[in-house]
Amino acid sequence: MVDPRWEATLDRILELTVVLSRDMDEELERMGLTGSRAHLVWELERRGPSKQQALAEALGVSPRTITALVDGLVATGFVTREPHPTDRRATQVTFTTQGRAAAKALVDGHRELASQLFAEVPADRLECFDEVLAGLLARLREISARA
Amino acid sequence: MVDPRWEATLDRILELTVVLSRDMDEELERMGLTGSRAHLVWELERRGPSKQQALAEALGVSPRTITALVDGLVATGFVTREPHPTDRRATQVTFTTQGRAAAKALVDGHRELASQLFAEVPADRLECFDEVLAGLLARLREISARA
DNA sequence: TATTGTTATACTCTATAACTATA
DNA sequence: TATAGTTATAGAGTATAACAATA
Repeated sequence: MVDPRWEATLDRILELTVVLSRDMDEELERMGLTGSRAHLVWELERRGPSKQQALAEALGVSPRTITALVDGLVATGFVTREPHPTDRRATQVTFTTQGRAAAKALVDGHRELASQLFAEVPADRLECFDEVLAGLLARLREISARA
Repeated sequence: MVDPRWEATLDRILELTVVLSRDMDEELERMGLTGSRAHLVWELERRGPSKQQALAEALGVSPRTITALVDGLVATGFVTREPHPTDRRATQVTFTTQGRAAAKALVDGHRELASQLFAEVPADRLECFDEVLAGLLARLREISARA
C-alpha cells in the first residue's frame, strides 16, 4: 500500500497531460494541423517519403485511417501522393515545400517547449525528476503489458 | 538556453501521456465507457445530480456535446434524465445503479493505479519528483496563459 | 495467394447556428 | 429578453469489411 497523498501526484501527472495537449493542439491549429495529422508529419520527417502502409504501422492505426489523414494533408497542401518507384500498388507520401517547413516548425517547437518548460529548474532537480520519470514509464509499460 | 539532453525528458513526458491514456482507454472500454463519457461520470460523482448546463461548464465543452454524451450514457444504462425539481426547462442527470457502480470503479481504479505506479519508488525520490512536477505544471500554465 | 490502398459504412467527439420551451 | 436543451448540419478521427489492382 502507498501513502494516499501520492494520489495527488497522479492527479498532477494527469493534469499535465491535459494542459500539455490542449496547448499543443492550439499551436497546431495555428499551423493548420490537427494532432493526428501532425503526428503523421512528424513520422514522415523521421522516415522520409513513405508508403501509407509504413505510416499506418508507425502511427499504430488502420490503413483506412491513413487514407483519411493523407487525404486531409493533401487537401491542405502539406503532402502529395506520388507513384511508388518500385511497387505499383503503393503510393509514396512526400512533403510539399509547405509540409517540409511545417515539419521543421514542429521540431523547433518541441525544442523551444523543452527550453521554456525546464529553463528555471535546477539541473540536479531535473535530473532527479527525469530518473523517477524514466522509472515510472518503465513501470507503466510493465503494468500495461500484463493487462 | 537549456541543455539539449532535456529534450529527451520532454519526450518521456509525452510518451507517458500516450501510454497512460491508451491504458486508461482500454480499461474504460472494458467497463463500456469512453474517455469523454467517463469524464462526465467522474464529474457527476463529484457534483451529484446535475443540470446538463453545469456539466458542460465542468467539462469545458458545448451544451450540444453534453447532449450527445448524455444520450450515449443513457443508451448504455449509466445515467437517466429526470425532470429538474425547480426549473422546468432543465433536465437533471442522475446515476443509475450501474452508473454509480461505474463511478466507484473509476475512483477505485484511480487509487489502484497510483498505488501500482508508485509502489516501488522511494518516498524521498517521489517527493522530489512531485515538487518538480508541481513546478512544471505551474510553469506550463504561465506559458499557456501568455499565448 | 498476399499485399496496398480505396470505397462503403458506422460510431464517437466536437462545434456553430437555429429553434422550442420556459424563466 | 435570457437560459436550457434539442435538432440540423458538419468536420475530424477511428474502425471493420468488401473490393480492385498489383505482386
